[in-house]
Amino acid sequence: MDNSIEKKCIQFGLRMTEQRKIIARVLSASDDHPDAEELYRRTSKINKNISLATVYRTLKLFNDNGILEKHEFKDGKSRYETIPANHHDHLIDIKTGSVIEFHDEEIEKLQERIADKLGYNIINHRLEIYAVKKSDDKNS
Amino acid sequence: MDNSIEKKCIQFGLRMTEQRKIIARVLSASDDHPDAEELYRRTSKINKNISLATVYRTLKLFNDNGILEKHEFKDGKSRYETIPANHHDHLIDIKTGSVIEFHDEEIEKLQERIADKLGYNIINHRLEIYAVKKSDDKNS
DNA sequence: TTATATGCAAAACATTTGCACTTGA
DNA sequence: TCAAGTGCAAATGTTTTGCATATAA
Repeated sequence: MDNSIEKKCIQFGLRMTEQRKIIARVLSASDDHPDAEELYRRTSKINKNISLATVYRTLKLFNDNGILEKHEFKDGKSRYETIPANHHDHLIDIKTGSVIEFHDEEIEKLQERIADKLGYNIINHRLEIYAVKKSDDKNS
Repeated sequence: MDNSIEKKCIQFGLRMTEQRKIIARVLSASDDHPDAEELYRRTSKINKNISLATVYRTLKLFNDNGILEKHEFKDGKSRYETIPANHHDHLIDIKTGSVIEFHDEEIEKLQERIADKLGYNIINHRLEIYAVKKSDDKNS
């Protein structure tokens, strides 16, 4: 529950305003994938002096500096999480919206090989599996 | 350059209006990944009596009936293509925006295995590789 | 001090929708 | 005929931005 985001901000020489500190803190404390509105709700509980515009501006700033990861799952709004220690992809439960993280080294390597064969270097990638629980499957 | 989309529409009992025929024709004739605005531009050249709203409504209809594939790459707008004979994923050249299709059976199987291990059945998935040409890489 | 960040409200952008009119089967 | 589709313009939902004010360094 530390605030490694704030450390990174300082590293990058970003001005540490009250708002940015709080947004960094809330993000560090989140182990889910909140959207901007949800982050706004969480930060507002700590300090009323944060506008939704600032949340958006800060998320963009953090994203541009590689301080967080932005995801766009198929629900129309962007979701955010701290840069994970180890890269992972996502499986989204389309009934509940909950997100499971997974990592598969073999898939990573295969992607590298594919890009390489096509003459490309990977900048980033996105692998999302949309699925339903096996037990939910029958009564759908 | 046939119009297999129109055939599918008839199969599904969808009313074949002038507008839908043209949109189906344009989609069938496209071998890229146009967005709604671009499709509107292309259909307008054939018939002025097509509104952007109808393009959106028709794309949604076709998508809901599994007549086309909708993609949401990281450029903020949805892109469409006919259902391909064989499933493929996409590599997006982030300098030019051009899209290369690829397929890897091993990656497909690995995803199945992962979902299975987590207790899920895959409904669909999305794998996008964002990359730059090796030759472009130095002067960036 | 002063460049940078903020709050607010308005704008932007892709997409959807209400309504009166038109059309396919 | 008439349920279903259309054009238009207005509404939507998320994200961005202009501007006057506030603040970090």
